[in-house]
Amino acid sequence: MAYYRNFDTPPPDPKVLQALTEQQRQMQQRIILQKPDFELKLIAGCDSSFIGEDTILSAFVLLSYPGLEVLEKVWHHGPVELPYIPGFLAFREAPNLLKAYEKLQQKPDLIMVDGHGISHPRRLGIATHLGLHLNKPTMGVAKKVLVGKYTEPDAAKGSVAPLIYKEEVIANILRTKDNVKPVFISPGHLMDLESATEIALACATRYKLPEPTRLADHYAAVFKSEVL
DNA sequence: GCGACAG
DNA sequence: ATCTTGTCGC
Repeated sequence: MAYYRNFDTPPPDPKVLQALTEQQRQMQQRIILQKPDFELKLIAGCDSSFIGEDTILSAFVLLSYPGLEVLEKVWHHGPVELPYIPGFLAFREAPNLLKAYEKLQQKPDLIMVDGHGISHPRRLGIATHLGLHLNKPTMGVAKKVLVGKYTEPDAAKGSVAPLIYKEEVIANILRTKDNVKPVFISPGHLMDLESATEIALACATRYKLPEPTRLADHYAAVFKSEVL
């Protein structure tokens, strides 16, 4: 398990920024674009469910982007070693998620994880852990706050409000559906907050959860019932 | 000492 | 996460 963290891009010096080309500027602002050939064509979503006390079942769903057609769905289940402790979710769920990930025939360009990315006491949420392990862009989509203060965004779909922790914006609270509780979007690894927010909204169809996460959640439940 | 606390 | 009934609103 990795203990490093990825640092979100610091605000560039406006004076230097102005001397850069448009591409150099984007590279400074968006880590996701540092890889010149990066294109988001395949996006994955993952989620875990539990069978009894000590068995975890994780599911990965692979979707096309921006079409959001389901291309693959895989799962893996095994024993769970640790209890749930806020702030240490990755140690409980990441090992099994990684085993499920290996079963994907095709690998995604980006992974959407249920839980937080850098919006974590040590900037090491489960989405960040997975990104570090796989050296792949990841982002977190959480249903509840872990740390930080915020005010709710407007009631209309697309509204955003910042989640602040120690003077820093660590996530965006995004309304993915009119009059429904918003979700917490944060970068996990190799990407920035703005890109994560845009992608989450682009994946929000008619439900609260963005499609990758919603479908992973759905299939995790389906596979679980098949195992029982 | 008293809350808050991803899944 | 999981256990669970009815209920409010589009």
